[in-house]
Amino acid sequence: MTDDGQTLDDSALLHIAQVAGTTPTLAHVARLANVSENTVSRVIRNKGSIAVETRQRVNAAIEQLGYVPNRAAGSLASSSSLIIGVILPSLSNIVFPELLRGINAGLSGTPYRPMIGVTDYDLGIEQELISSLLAWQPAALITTGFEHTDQARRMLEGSRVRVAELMDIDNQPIDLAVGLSHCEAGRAMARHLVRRGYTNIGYVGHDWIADRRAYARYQGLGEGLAEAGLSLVAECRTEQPSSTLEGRKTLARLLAGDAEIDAVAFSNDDMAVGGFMHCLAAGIAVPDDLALIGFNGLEIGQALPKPLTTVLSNRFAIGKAAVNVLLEDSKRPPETRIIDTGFSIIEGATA
Amino acid sequence: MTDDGQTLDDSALLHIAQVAGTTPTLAHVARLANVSENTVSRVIRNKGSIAVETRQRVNAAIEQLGYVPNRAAGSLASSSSLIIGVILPSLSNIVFPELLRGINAGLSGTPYRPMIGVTDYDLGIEQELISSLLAWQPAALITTGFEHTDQARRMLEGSRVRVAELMDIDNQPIDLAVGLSHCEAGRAMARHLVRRGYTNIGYVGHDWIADRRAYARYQGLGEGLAEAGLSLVAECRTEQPSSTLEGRKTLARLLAGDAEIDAVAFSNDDMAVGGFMHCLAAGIAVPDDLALIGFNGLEIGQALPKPLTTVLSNRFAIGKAAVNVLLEDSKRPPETRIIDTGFSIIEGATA
DNA sequence: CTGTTAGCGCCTTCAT
DNA sequence: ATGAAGGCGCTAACAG
Repeated sequence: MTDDGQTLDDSALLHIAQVAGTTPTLAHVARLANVSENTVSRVIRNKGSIAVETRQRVNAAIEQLGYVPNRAAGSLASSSSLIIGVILPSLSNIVFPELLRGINAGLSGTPYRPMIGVTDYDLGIEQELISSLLAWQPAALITTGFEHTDQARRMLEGSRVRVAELMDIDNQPIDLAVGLSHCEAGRAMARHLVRRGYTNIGYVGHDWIADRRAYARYQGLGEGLAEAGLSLVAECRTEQPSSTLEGRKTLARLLAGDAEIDAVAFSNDDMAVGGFMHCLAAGIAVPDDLALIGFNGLEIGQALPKPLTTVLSNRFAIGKAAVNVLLEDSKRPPETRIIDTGFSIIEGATA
Repeated sequence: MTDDGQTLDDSALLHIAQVAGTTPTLAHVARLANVSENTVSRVIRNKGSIAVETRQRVNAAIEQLGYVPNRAAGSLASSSSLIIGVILPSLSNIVFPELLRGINAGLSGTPYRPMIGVTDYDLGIEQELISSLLAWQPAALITTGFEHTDQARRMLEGSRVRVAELMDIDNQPIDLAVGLSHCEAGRAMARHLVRRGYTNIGYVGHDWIADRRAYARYQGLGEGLAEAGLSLVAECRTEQPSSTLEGRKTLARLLAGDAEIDAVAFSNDDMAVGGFMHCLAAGIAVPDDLALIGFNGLEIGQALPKPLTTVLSNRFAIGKAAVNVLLEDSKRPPETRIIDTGFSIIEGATA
């Protein structure tokens, strides 16, 4: 392709690379900037000290070629990738997208990208996802809760990647836990109702088997009531995942019983909003005939004709805090760490 | 480490690998199974024909070692990864997690994993994300809408990865579009209201600049009304993203005007549910005093005391269909393809 | 501050 | 049906 038929020189190679649509590599940048590949690599990763002039030349070359580093090559060479594995139980429940939003916010502006997996609350699937994500040698793995299969736990402990277990802090984490005490949150719900003078308290819940945190809150609720010498006068649970529709139906079932009830604690806001809808449809005055309290502090609860009384669990903050801590140190520190993002009662108008 | 001090043999190496916690590689599997690495690779990828007996031996070795392929190495060698890049405008609006849920469902059972990015409706950020995701040489890139910066479009067209543009089908895609005609959906909303006998129709909307599809529906709505010789008698829009709270406030603003209104079309269900809340709080009878129609078919709309009349946009199906098509063929086909997942009116009780 | 030398673990191509 | 050789693009030592 050269005019004189001699061996291709560098600029010719470059030219060909561009014309052929071959993605430029470090080597191309290095040639253009007249430095070694290594130096280009250092500039890109901001490692070691580089002469200002050199850095400029390299950056100019990168710009000119539109060079984008090949992440697979980088990962292979360094045996660690810019991937953050994120394992969520579900995407149907809005709290997990919000957690993901926090994670994503913590990652924005960094070269790290989240790679996700969804377990559908199945620990066996979680285990497979852990294995499949570890195959990418991620910088960190984020999951929820402390329940894992034995093998999953071994994989997590054995790998050198950082591990964050989110949402809950009522147990000892492998590496890092970020969340709130659901047991305490349940107690706080009980105390709030007691403080407001309610004594005949019922419970409406969803699937505990999948959602251990909902169960922890239920237990805390019982303990909080016990502090005041009270206990639940009635309870009703669906086997389904939480949803507005299930909340509506399940409250109806609870009220169909013969217990005298003046307040209901719900397993979460989805269920509570559904409960509110039932009250609207059935002509039950809230909170005069029946008080309602939820958990999570979802936006929809605050948009009801009467804002829902609930407990704010800061999902976004949990995700973001986790990422911030994980990125602080790429190696797992000698001691585990627990970050309590807390909760707060939202004093709505329904309890 | 050997008893007799001789050179380490294969099984000793294997032993060391396991004890040292060194992750086993293809080479380890190959030695154990007494075949070449190549053969192991073929077995794993199910490529070429392999003697049954060999395959068994290899699989046994894989099992025994707990071998997990290094994805970075695979990606580098094949210059293509098992990553599906997914770029979403937002995670706050439930429709995008639902889209992601569909994508994830389509990916489950395959070795592909989604790597995500969120643009916040910013085309500049989308461009950066495209570049950053292409650096992983993904098998495909999924994004929403047809609006991209020129450079983003060039990157997408130039790369050989498959590209899906979701949600909308009112334009020509780069490779594949999956979604519905939002213009048609708007028309359908208008026709529904007209059929129901409403003639004084108002509109409540949110940020069109970010949400082009909402604008398309608005236009379709106008066209649908025009077919019946009608036009909007009033409209009110927030500059904010859609939300229940904004829907509530914006309907209040619309009704504060002096137009006679008997039905309101909302830009989506979030806004419509908020509108419903306003009606509840303000004592407006729905649909007798005021009819409401939304768009999306969210669960929350169906849990209202009166189920919301709305248009179902099947986000889950869109995501899943897109993945199915993308995985059918790893190379971009010569012609572009458009898949219409359609929509349907949900005949609720509010219009 | 910069360059040289070896791989990282796998897949592709070509043999056989 | 299987093996051998080479290289993907980058980073990690080590020099200097």
